[in-house]
Amino acid sequence: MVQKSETRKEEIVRTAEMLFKKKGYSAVTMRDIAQAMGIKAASLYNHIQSKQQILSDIIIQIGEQFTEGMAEIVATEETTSIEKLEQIIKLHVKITMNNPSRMATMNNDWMHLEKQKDYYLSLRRNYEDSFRQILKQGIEKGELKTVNPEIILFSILSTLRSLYLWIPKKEEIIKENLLGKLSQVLLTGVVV
Amino acid sequence: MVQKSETRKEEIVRTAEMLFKKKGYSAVTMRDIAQAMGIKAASLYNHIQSKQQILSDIIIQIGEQFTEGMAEIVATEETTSIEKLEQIIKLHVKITMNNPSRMATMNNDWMHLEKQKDYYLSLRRNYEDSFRQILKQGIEKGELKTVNPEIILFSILSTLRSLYLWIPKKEEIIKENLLGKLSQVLLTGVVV
DNA sequence: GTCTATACCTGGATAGAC
DNA sequence: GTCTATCCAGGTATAGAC
Repeated sequence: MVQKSETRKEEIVRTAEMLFKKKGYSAVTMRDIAQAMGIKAASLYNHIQSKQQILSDIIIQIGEQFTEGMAEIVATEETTSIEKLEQIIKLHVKITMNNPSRMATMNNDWMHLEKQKDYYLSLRRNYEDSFRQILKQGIEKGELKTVNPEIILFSILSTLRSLYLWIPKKEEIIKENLLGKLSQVLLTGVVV
Repeated sequence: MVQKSETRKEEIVRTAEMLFKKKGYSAVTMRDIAQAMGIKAASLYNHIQSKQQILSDIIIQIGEQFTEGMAEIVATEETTSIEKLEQIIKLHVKITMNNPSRMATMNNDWMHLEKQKDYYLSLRRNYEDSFRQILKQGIEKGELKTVNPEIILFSILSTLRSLYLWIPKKEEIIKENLLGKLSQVLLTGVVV
């Protein structure tokens, strides 16, 4: 399979997302992006339509990856709710390792979406609803503790959504089975 | 005890932090803050020196609350590491319930601090180091599982730092013992 | 595909009247 | 304490030459 080389547009988006991660969408200027690429701001507009389009491309692409991943997890038959939770953790670790800057941008700058904000929010709502369903089934089947599912959802999802802050800094841990350890801590706790 | 009425400066900071929570520091203008108070932007400058000073006031005040709280927890004698972790969770819940918007601003906009950024980062580093020490002692004493403390730190702190997103929306849960349930989920997990 | 030049707007902040 | 008026820096984006 031939590795298609990066287009100029992809390079712009990749540069932008690194800057967005560091300072946030609103604090990054088109001049910043251009300077980081060694060109002038006006030149960017030969490849992209607007700053807003860069943001939208980043967020929607990641959002749809989560939607697809969750659909597969939900569709898997004959798995316990615990196995499904492990699959969710795996999905977050995988996507975050491949796109830490995009994850940061999605988490922190979705509110600056204009035309695509409602679409993004619908993706997120559906994702969380699927997550809730898995938790409720786990509690019903006696696989999970009888705790308010909102608290479990909040707790696990907060940790998974923050992975982007942490994965780039902890290379050693990642090599030695991050996935297994994180699943252990999130699912079975830390107390002996 | 007489309740001191809110000064104009406090009103500005309170208004600003609500807007910062919603859109982030960089996307909020002095005109936005003024409009929310029913005055003109120029009038703000009779009470504050700059937009940056508002940000700095918000973040440093919360940062120092955490520093003081952690110092008390560390100084408490004859408590297990698990009790110390419960105290940390309690500290976060308490501060977040009292200042959800300030928590959002501290978490999301600290990188826009100018002169005070290094000071804030030192507060945060010391806080995390104290947290690590508690985890290490817990593992040594056999109270906590032998898991890499960085993973535990990351997991618990991610959840606690996201509380501001969630506490204002879940009033019912808070009334029925949020603290106990959150401690249970974070410390002993969700699997039966 | 990138440049210079520029239009147009909005940002933070100040001066001075009331 | 708030206003109007204003300064000036810097923002997104376009036009047109190379």
